[in-house]
Amino acid sequence: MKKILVIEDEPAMRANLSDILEMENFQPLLAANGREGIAVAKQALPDLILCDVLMPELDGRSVLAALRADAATARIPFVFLTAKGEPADVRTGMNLGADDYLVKPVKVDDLLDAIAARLERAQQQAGRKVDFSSAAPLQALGLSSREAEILLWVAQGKTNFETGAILNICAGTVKKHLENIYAKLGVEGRNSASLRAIEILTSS
Amino acid sequence: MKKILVIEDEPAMRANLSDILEMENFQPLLAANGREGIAVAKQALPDLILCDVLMPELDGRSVLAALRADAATARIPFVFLTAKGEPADVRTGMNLGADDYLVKPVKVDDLLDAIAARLERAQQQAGRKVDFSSAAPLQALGLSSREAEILLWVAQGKTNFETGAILNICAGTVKKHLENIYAKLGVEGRNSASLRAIEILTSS
DNA sequence: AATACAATACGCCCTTCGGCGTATTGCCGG
DNA sequence: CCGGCAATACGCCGAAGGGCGTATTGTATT
Repeated sequence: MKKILVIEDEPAMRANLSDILEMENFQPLLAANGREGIAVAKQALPDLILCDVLMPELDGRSVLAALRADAATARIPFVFLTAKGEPADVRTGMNLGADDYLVKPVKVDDLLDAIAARLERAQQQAGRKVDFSSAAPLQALGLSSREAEILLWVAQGKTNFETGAILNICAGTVKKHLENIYAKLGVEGRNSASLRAIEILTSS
Repeated sequence: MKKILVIEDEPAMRANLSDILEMENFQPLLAANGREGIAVAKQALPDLILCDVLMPELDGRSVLAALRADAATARIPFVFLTAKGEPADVRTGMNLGADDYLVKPVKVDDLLDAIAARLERAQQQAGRKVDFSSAAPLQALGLSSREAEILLWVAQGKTNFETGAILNICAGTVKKHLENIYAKLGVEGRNSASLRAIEILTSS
């Protein structure tokens, strides 16, 4: 069951949202202000966060900034809630890195659709694989294009000999390049180098 | 340099956006309709897509759906552009999985801020790391708990000896377990086994 | 023209890995 | 009580990896 954190200072609004979420088979987590919200988010790692902009203690923007600063919570979809009439905060909110922005009074359908869309989008972002289709990204590590190619294959578990066969060079040359690669990456051995490569290639 | 694909049928608007992007040191890619846009997106894999909603050939919603359906383009930040006055498509667009929605006439600053925010958010989503904190997920591969522990360390580039030191067993025993692990995973060598482990540990 | 660097290749030597065999201990279920 | 299995340990041997040195070629930069 998806956990959804609601950070909202008005008790009535909070209870209302909680009810709606529960009815849709979400597990609502509640926080009455920003500081509390951050604490709950870091501890419970919800699947999505609904957060009011105007709050005592810590406003929504600060909450967003705090959560984005922590790697554990940075990827959680974050949706702002705001009362109509406030200046065009929609753009401000989105520019801070929010994922959606709902204006109160929120229609129930709009709320649920927005939640569904954001959860689905997060799902897309999640199921990621390593992309071994191009060596180019590895050059960001300071490698020459040839070195990047070699690391690309080594990271896939190829031996020096196999890599040499693929690139039409001899195994010793692959080894020589690897020496340079290890030096440039500041690592020891192909395993560590592969880990670095995979980190880069996992962005795809 | 970040590539930004502009899918927009009005030539003047397109040229205008292109100029703005170029001025900000982005590399603009241009498409005059939806079908063209999809083709360019799949071929060039831009870092972000700006797409008008109303277009001949294929409207923005169809473009978004098509790109989201393809794994190669599904994660690219997608921003809708729409002329003011059209029904509240903002919500419709966002609910389809768009990442932002700008209403024309767009202020240059709003455009650039939105682009910056979406690129940064994509960056956050990208830099995903492998979670080596628990061996439990590896048991899903059919490994015993001890084998999972061993693979956990080997996947981090530890040698048999180092792994043995960590687990207080001798290197030979680690090797023996690895033989069983390789057999169970149907792989040859620690590199391939590590790849399998990382795949599992990355989904977390 | 001189210099620098990437890419290629070869050799020596030691360490680590991987496959195979063997063996002991302890626990769980029939 | 006994068979099966996980976990532990040791040894042998060939293959692969890694450190270090050397050398040639081509291209690009000065």
